[in-house]
Amino acid sequence: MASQSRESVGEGTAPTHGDRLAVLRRCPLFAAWPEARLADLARIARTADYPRGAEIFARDPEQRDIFVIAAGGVEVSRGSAAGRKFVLSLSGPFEVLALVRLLDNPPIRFAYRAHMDTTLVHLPVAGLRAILDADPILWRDIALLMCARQGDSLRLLNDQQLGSLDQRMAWTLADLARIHGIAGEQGTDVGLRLPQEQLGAMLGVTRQSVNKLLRGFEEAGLIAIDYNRITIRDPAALDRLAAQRD
Amino acid sequence: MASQSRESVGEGTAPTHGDRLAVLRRCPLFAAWPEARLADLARIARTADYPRGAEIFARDPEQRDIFVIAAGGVEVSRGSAAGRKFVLSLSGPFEVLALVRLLDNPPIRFAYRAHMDTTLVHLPVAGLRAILDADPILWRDIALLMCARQGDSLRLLNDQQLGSLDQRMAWTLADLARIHGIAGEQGTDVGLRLPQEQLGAMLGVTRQSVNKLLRGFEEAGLIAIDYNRITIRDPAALDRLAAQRD
DNA sequence: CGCAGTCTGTCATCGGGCCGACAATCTCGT
DNA sequence: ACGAGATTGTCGGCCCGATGACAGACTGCG
Repeated sequence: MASQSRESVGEGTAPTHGDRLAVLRRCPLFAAWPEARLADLARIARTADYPRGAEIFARDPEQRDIFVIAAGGVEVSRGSAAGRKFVLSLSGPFEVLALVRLLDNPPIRFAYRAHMDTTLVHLPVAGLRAILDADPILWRDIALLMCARQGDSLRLLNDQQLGSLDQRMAWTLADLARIHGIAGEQGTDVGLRLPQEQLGAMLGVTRQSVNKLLRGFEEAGLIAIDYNRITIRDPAALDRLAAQRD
Repeated sequence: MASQSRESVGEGTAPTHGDRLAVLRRCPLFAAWPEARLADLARIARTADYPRGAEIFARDPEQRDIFVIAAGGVEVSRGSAAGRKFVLSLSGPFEVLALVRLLDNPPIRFAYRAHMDTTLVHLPVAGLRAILDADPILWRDIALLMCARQGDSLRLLNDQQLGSLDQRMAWTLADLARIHGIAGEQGTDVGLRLPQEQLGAMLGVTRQSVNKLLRGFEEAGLIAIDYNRITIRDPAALDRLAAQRD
């Protein structure tokens, strides 16, 4: 039930229509939607809980689902036969995931996995499309969001090609802190206890390289490391490093 | 005027409304749009010719343009201060480019350059948005196209991370042949005379690596190389190699 | 509280791809 | 047709990051 999370739904009881509505209302994507449409969405929505590590599937295997994170976090990744893994992103509350499934046959299929105990609101694609078609101006918000996502992907692609490892690391840390971070006394805690292995899977390098890199950052005073926990000590310097993407 | 291209517009005379309409009609994106909307589009559209190598800017610097390739080809790339370049794609006729500019502030700005003599149909963003808002179901096509593009980007990202260099090369060649290729006696000509340097910029490796790789492919009988010109001799084997992604 | 399993820290070795260099070849404009 | 500029073919040295290995530290479950 993800009850240790800052944002929890249902508080131990079965989630209600109102709970789902409350979650949807907080999504940037639906911010400008009229109440009636949000109610329609909540009507087709279904909530589901996932324990940490569980893989996320459509609730009904016959149809595709789009889903919204109500609480917790989701890892979007793709495995390889060679046992390697590429982590595309670690998403947090109120993000809408798997929008590419609006297409009948998406060109590539990523795996979604609960990165901690997580509650999701599932929206069946068929129902969502019906709502959109009934009030088609809403498609605009989808289109613009997809433009923004595309921009993000292109930036990532660009960084992978042109950026140095340091820069990508700096950028990734700043990004994680922005999504999951918790500001504290000594700086911003990145907020996730992620294994260096996982950081490596985001950057496309091995655990060992991540280790050396992080220690370098620590020595330079950019971050503090406490076993699994990374705290950003000098956000300005980190941003400066990341911004040298040329 | 791109008159040597297979698809040319205006045939040496100033392009007319009808010419622009003919181009738009052939874009997959606009395939299902009603005639009246296409006419609206053609009305706000402006045609421009670019000689090979020219950089593409908005016709009116005050506003952003989306554009459609009427004839020729466009390189989408991003340079780095270090003098390196990342080529995202080489697009061909009837592709719609720069859709990200529908956003007010796109997160990253790519450069567009005529890869050969090229004719473009420019669509000012403001006008396009007005047309879309007037008949909002059209936003759906934009949204779905952006989903598809996003899927393409994600696949590229995935390949960069998990694929070997051979695989990426095979995939890139097959892709280029699909867009620009010309079937011939001995196989499919990739259709572009692209320097190995440029191939390198798409794969994220140096010219020298591309060279060695291509010779390897040639020795294996996958392709034939005639200076600048690559012909695919064994498309099945190439696809097989590319499909071993992961 | 203790143990199993996970995660970190670190090293030596290895290899793929980068860098710099240079000659040979091809293309295109004049 | 010819010459300048672009492109290819190729080599040796070098460096970053991958690999495999192992000890130590931490966590969480029973």
